[in-house]
Amino acid sequence: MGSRLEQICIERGLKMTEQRRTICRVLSDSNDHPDVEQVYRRASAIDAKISIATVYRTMRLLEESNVIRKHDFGDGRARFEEHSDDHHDHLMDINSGEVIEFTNEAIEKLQEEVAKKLGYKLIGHKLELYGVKIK
Amino acid sequence: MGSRLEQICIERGLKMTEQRRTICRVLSDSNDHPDVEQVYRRASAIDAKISIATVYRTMRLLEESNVIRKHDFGDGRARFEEHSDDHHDHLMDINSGEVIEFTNEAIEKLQEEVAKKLGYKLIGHKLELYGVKIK
DNA sequence: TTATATGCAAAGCTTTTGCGCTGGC
DNA sequence: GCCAGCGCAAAAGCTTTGCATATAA
Repeated sequence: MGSRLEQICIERGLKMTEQRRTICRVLSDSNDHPDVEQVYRRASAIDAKISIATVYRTMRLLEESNVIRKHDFGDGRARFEEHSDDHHDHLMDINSGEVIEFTNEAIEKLQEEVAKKLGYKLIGHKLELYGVKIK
Repeated sequence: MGSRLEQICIERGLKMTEQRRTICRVLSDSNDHPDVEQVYRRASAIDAKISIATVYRTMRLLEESNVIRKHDFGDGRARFEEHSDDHHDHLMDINSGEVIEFTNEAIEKLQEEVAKKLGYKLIGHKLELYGVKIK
């Protein structure tokens, strides 16, 4: 049967192909934040015939459909994760590179206030914290 | 006489060439967050012979020397500003690409609280807002 | 003088796209 | 059957780099 993400795609009314099903399965099975190359490699292990152009096109489709979320961690390529209902930001351990997800409603509210005060409607934001573990 | 940024470069012990002086002057005169292409065009107006490769190389040098700061606002190219002591974050107009600087103490405080709650000491952060102008 | 910087053009990397063919629905 | 999706390869956009020449210290 289909993966969790495949179900979401169907709910969103997306046309499902074998390649899209493969990519959804790969993403459902991933617990990290893979880039396109990694998704492509993992998908190739299931379907050796898949094209990287299809991976790019599908990642874009899934992102536009809010099935996945795209991140730019500054290393030159996009990285992705499943789109969860709760919005979360990231805290990076600058020693280990580990990424921790967190949510904070108060910060979100303040961001909107800041934007409004400057005459803008907030469309999106990027918040990354960098820290070291307290022993 | 030299530009403000040129003085800083000299203090940092950087070898100064005519091209680097030109780029420093351009950056000193810029109040926005230009990308390499813009710096190149502005520099070309002063020295038509300058190469974009030199601009790229110089921007990297200046960034590594903490003379300027590099930003990635997610539009695929790097943008730069003078490295100032006061910390500020950015709001980007997703229609015009214009970047507005702001500071917000309350958000900074909350970020520290979040990090602490997760067992981390906050070392740095990156906050970017994306919005559209309210008419 | 001599190492370093520059200019030019080529190449690298990620991502997108044109086009003819395949395959969902 | 038809239109959307796919694979392939070419190209686009930003950035880096190899090499011969020019220049700062």
